[in-house]
Amino acid sequence: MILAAWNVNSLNIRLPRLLPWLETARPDVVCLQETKLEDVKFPVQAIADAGYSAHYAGQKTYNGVAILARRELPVEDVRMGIDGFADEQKRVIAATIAGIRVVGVYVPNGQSVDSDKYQYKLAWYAALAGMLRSELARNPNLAVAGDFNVAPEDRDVHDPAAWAGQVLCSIPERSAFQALLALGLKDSFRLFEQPEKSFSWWDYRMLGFPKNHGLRIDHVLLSDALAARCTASRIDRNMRKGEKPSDHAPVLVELL
DNA sequence: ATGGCAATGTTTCATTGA
Repeated sequence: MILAAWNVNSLNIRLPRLLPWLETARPDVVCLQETKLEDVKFPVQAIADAGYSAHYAGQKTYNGVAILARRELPVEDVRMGIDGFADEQKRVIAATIAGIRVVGVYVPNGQSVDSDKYQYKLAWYAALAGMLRSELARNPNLAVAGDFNVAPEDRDVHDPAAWAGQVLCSIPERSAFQALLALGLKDSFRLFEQPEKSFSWWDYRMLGFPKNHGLRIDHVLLSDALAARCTASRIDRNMRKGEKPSDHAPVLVELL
């Protein structure tokens, strides 16, 4: 089974990239972030025609998450948001698919370390940790996939000196990310040997992609039970090429 | 030293993203 996560930066604009990718990558489950669509505008039919069911929680302009699953897979216990954490922003969707609890997340960006949005990001991370603790207690087969807006280590940053202390790389954010791992989750990417300078996001500006000036901020975290079943974890950086790419590449894991 | 792109709605600029 292949599980993927992709920040599409507008599902509307990215549908012509998503549909062919579903055909070639053939993921079984896909968590999408930044759909930027109200639910009434979700392209249910196009995705059904591609062979996938869709569950989604969206809003106009910002945020928005979805879980796609191959049509033959049962999708159960779909839930949106974080229990007990009031939030207008659509950033979390969870579903149980073929016995795996999948949580799709779009973590707040934080804007800059002196911003109110940064404080919201840290509070949000704490709430997510609370949710994942109880999810893990309920189902040991847990995968958390999406845009975490944190580069966990310096090797996940093209220029660690320039980014030191900046949003996405600051110590409190990295600690918040580590707190998720401390619940009993693994960063699937680091279960395997990987190419140097592997990133999942590149700025549209300043020739970010051609110069490989990127960050690895999109992740698939796996519980120990799932990590034991994981045979590969990779970033599909080819999707950052071509016509109208998202600024994020999809991340994928293969599970036995 | 700085900005440089893309998407959206508030649309011919402002805001956000990362």
